[in-house]
Amino acid sequence: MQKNNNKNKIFIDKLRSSGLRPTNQRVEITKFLFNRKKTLHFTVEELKNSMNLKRSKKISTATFYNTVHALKSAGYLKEFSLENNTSYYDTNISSHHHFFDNGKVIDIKSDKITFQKLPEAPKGRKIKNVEVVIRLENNN
Amino acid sequence: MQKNNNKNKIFIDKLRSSGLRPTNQRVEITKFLFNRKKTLHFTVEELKNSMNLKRSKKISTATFYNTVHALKSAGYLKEFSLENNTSYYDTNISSHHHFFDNGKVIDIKSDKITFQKLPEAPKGRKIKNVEVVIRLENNN
DNA sequence: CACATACTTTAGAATAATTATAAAGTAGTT
DNA sequence: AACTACTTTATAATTATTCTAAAGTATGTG
Ligand SMILES: [Mn+2]
Ligand SMILES: [Mn+2]
Ligand SMILES: [Zn+2]
Ligand SMILES: [Zn+2]
Repeated sequence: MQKNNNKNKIFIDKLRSSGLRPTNQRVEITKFLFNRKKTLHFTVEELKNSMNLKRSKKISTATFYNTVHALKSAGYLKEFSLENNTSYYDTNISSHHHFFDNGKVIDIKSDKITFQKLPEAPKGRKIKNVEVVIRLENNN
Repeated sequence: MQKNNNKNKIFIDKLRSSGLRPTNQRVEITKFLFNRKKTLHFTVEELKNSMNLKRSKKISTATFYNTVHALKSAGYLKEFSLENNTSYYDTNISSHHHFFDNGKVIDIKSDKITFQKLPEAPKGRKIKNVEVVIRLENNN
């Protein structure tokens, strides 16, 4: 049924390994998210709006949420938060850092920041990861 | 009218300098937040529930939100986010770092972390602050 | 102290992000 | 082609938050 030729194999594989059948809607969402050079930082509403704007037949809200959640659970997306009450997702799943610049989010590669001193984990715990947010403001 | 003797002066002052009249509800909220040794990290819902649980006459939701927002605008509270979609507030307004331990938030004093290498701000911007989150997990 | 007035409290409605429901449609299998 | 489990979707429900407007109160003035 799917006209999903081998050029979509990489996206189909992401979906299958997330436990999802590669339906047209899901392949398009996955392609939109991962078929790009630069990291994408997005909310589900933003994703829905930017994809549906160009479409005559809209993909439903629930499908966007379901697909994003499954990709996140499978480890293909990372969730983070700004200081408003919406979830953001990051297509860069490696441990890395961010500039927060008036609502804009910019990646900082992990090796651009190194530590001289770091505290130890409390007893019974260990460090999972260390992530830095550098908040920016206008110059003068 | 207020039975607010001088033992509440410090809280009344915080409210006044936040542009708020020191009503009984506001003084109690402010006292609850700042009359303690250790930093408090909280959501408005948590604050409301823990204060109202012990009260016969409940303080309304809107009053909690208004008071917290005013204290935040005046710089007496800092806002931050976890990976769910609610705003958290921090009574520690200094620039500092955190452990995130399964939903629990623990302060790390600023001087416990120092950097060896940090990126520069993009052109036209400058660094407002640098904050680190150390995510923890169970030991083995 | 007595009033006036601007500010406050509150219940309840409204909004925004997200999750749940269940009926109609489709993918993968045989 | 037919079966069945999984999906899509419209719509309802939920949660956190903000708004509204009516009733109540803090504070300055006489
Ligand atoms: Mn929410
Ligand atoms: Mn919200
Ligand atoms: Zn990123
Ligand atoms: Zn803190």
